[in-house]
Amino acid sequence: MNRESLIRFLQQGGLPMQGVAEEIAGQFAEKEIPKHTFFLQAGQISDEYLFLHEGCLRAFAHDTEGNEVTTHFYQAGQVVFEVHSFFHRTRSRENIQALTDCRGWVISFEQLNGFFHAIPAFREFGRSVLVKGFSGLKDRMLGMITETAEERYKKLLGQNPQIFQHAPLKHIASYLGITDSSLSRIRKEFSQK
Amino acid sequence: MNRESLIRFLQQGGLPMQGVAEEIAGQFAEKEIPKHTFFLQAGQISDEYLFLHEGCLRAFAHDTEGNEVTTHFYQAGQVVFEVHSFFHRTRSRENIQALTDCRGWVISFEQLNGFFHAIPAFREFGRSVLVKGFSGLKDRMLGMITETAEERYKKLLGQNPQIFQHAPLKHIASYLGITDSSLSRIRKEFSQK
DNA sequence: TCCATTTCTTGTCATTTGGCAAGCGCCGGC
DNA sequence: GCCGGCGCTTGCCAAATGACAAGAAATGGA
Repeated sequence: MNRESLIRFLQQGGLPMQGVAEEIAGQFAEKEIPKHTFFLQAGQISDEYLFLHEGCLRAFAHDTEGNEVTTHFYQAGQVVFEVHSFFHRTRSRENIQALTDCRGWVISFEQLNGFFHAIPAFREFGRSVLVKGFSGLKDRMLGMITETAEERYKKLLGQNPQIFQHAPLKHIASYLGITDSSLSRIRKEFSQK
Repeated sequence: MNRESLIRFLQQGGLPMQGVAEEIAGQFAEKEIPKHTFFLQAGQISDEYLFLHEGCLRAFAHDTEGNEVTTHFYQAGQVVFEVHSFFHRTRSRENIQALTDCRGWVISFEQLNGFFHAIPAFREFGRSVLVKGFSGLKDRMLGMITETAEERYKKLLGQNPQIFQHAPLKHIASYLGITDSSLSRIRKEFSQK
């Protein structure tokens, strides 16, 4: 597996020098996550900062009645970890599970933190990842408030069509904040147009 | 205005030494925001990292039809800024407006970034602020999906009763993701129990 | 104080969404 | 090949919420 994608990702996030990006990329360990296995289970501490080279994953939590609620979909080119658990060393309430066979590279909290403190440009990178995740969620929340379920569905379909190839519709439904029945009806109306 | 609250906040966020916290706190400038005035307007770059000593503010954006949507309420003891605009130096799409007369201390991005790079413990503090904000929003999103409007209302009333003393109900309604009419009806049913 | 504006409530009705259950089709294990 | 479970759809009805408009109450400015 060629680390080009990881190096490019580090550079886009703000790492200026080719050499530094390559050096850091070299510290990541290869990781494979077979389809259906868990990258993170609720109760564990998220300690792997994963750059996903290939595949996709789903994060989910449980509501008070025990139903699964999909909180995020991860795709190739993104970083995968549970923010609170990873940085505050607390037990995760979320699970992260592979929807397909996944491959990528991981680094531990300790290693990552070491690089943050040692390399200023890498701090900017790490912060940028956090900030992008945060504001992505802000956008999603705004959509949840201002858009109809159908609009949210169309947007997801337009922006992340790959998800629909791998995740069952009930996962997508709970991510959109609706039931699988409602999603089915929305899809029906949508296809008739 | 006494900086005790700011110093204590910096320490709780991870700054170990009293002296360092005091030194950093000393670099903040006093700031007053009269009721109804804007701390940040859409189109500007958020460049003040505000520790709010007293008062409360509301952040809001506009949906595609031009309606205001409240995205956050800020209260004393919290930090106020728009994440993406502040760290990525982009124009803010959100407005932040004082609901009451506010007082606190501010520091610019450049100053803050300088301290981040100079003081390791302060980096941990800054990251902790980001992580808490992020996971607070994750919780809110989970509630938006799994809870009814009435449950979200009760929770907000229980956890942030101060908001109800200062924000008009329509602001609270859009924060909860419902119309002001629906909120009014929910309050009616709730008061009859 | 008076007026204009904003806030909040309420009524009516339409729309969206959910809960529940049944049924179909597909896939994997035996 | 058969069976069982899962994923998806659909029908029926109830509940939640929205849209719109009217009116009462509170607020703020001149």
